[in-house]
Amino acid sequence: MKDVATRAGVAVSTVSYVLNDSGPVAPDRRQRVLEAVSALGYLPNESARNLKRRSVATIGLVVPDLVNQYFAMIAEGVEQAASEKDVLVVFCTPEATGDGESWNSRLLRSQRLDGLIYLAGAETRMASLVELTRVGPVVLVDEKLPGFDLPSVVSQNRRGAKEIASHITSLGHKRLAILGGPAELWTADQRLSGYREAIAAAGMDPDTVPVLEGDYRISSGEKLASEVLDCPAKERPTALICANDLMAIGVLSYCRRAELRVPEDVSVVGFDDLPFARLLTPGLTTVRQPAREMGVAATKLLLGMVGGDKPMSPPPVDVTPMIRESTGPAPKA
Amino acid sequence: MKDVATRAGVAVSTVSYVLNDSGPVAPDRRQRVLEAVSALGYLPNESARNLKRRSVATIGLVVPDLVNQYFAMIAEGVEQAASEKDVLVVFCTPEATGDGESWNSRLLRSQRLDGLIYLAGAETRMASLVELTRVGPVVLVDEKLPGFDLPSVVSQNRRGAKEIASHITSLGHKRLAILGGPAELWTADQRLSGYREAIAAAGMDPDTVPVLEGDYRISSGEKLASEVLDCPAKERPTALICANDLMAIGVLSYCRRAELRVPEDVSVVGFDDLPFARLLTPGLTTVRQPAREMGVAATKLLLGMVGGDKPMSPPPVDVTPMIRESTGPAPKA
DNA sequence: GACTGTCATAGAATCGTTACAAGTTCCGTT
DNA sequence: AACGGAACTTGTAACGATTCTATGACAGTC
Repeated sequence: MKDVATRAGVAVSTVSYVLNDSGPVAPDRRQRVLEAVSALGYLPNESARNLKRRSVATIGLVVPDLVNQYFAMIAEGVEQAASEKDVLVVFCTPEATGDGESWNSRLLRSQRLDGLIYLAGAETRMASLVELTRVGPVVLVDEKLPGFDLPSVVSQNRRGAKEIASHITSLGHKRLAILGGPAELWTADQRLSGYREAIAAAGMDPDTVPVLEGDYRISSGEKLASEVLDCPAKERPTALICANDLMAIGVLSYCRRAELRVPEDVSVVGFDDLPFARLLTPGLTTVRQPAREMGVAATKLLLGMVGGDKPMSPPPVDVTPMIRESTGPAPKA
Repeated sequence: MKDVATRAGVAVSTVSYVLNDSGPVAPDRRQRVLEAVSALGYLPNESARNLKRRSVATIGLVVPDLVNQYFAMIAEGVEQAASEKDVLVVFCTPEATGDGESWNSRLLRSQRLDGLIYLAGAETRMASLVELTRVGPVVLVDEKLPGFDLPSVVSQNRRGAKEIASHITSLGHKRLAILGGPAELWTADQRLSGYREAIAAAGMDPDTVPVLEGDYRISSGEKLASEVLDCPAKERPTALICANDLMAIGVLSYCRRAELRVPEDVSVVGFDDLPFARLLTPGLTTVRQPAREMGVAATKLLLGMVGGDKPMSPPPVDVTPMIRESTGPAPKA
């Protein structure tokens, strides 16, 4: 920077003013500075800049795992929104790499990160999140902490769940089973309520429908499917309502092995609409969440908070049922 | 830090020595410093530290898109290896967000990133990579630039391709078609050579086998499948060799719509072994690449280079054919 | 023509660390 | 007893920007 100043015959402060547009500079000098900058190929040292500004133009994205396409899509949305503001996105997958919980708080407190976007997974300790929000700006995606008003971006889980369950009941299914998500997660709770609402609306008693708790992963879908489907055809549920697509995929995988036809023997629905959902055989009936947009919204919210705005969670975003081939009329039996 | 020094009754430099283990400090003073640190909950300001050290303990991961699970797995490996060394990983998806090519070079030159891990995709301009490597440490994953000895981590593409193609020929298939990757990518070239080697080894003339150029995406698999499969059964290829799993998934999706049975009418193989490959119906026969390990290896290589080591690309990693249900004996016809 | 106010500019302090150089203490040699 | 040299400590100068303050120039006003 000194070199630039020398070459342009001005003071370093003038260079800074030009570069940041933070002070009055005469047109001819501004011109000279800009020339010197490009002649020397000068780029400001961001470390020094960060030190003065007390911010690093970098946010963290905490994500249970990236191989889950739902999280990957949110991540892409986050990156997109951040890059528009020249903000970098650091990702950490604490469950995969075993970073402790203090890790994030440390990053925040030691000024390596300006803020955090948090995607909750099965192993998230929600309680520690409250701590985090006291350390720095944190936005929650697709999750909420009942009782605490943390800034968050969520979708209409309950409505989506209700609609997809209505689709099932409207097909005449009477023997149902619900493969729910981790009980401590808000999304799991919301979806469950939605399912039960729809079941009640169809004139059935929700309490007679078994609810099994899964962990949102494929393996748990496979396992729970075996628990609930391994019985005589007469008692077997004709429809399985899964709280997310991964578990539904696990169910499909089990059905293939167990030689149960989908949807002739059993209908299956998921939630999320992963890009692969439509490519499965049969195509998975599910609820689309606009993951990318949620990532964008969360990032805008977070960057606003970093800039000093009051946290203002946007209203839940819309979801859309996607009817495909994994659901069909209840077997006559 | 000044506060810590005051509280411990020592100079700030002593505190620094304790924290970095970079100078001799008497045991009792070290103790006092550590006490003060924890009493005050002090954490060093990383921005200041970065300024002095001229490094940011952060690397960039350039990835065409995260929804591709293969890239996501590599990303997880990168994060894992980086976090072990307290290095952060920033991801940018230039194709998705439209960051220019100069973007990465800027990040490197302005000290926001110490180095870069580059995953090549269909739209990567390989030439600009050579520029990049002159700006700072860059490691290429699953790609090479013929003629330039860039540090890179690759797998045995050719051997894997040869083995999977041998599997096809050994099943008696005579009419084949190859759905290759982008011609300018090294992996695509390698795999193609492998396929042709196997075909020749089976006593057929590789030049009689049609090769269609795809872009490694699902949509191109669907499109090319329609081009090559939409013909009378007698002329139709009985096996499609796809240069990656996504294209193979596209092919399966086309076959479902066209009511072609896999593998009875046509056998399909892919490459990569995405986590979803085994969950498809039928399970996809493919070649497993140890994506996660490749990410780890690339990161270790890069961090070594950042630390001043000579770039030493590791030998190509092993791949394993995964035989599943998407391949079967050639139809008698 | 002196006074005031605005606009440009330069100079210097500052951000929180690290690391060098210089100083202190203390102990073992000769 | 004087000396050399470890073993510690400390003060302070960077690191490369931003920003506050002071100064100078110039125009407008009475």
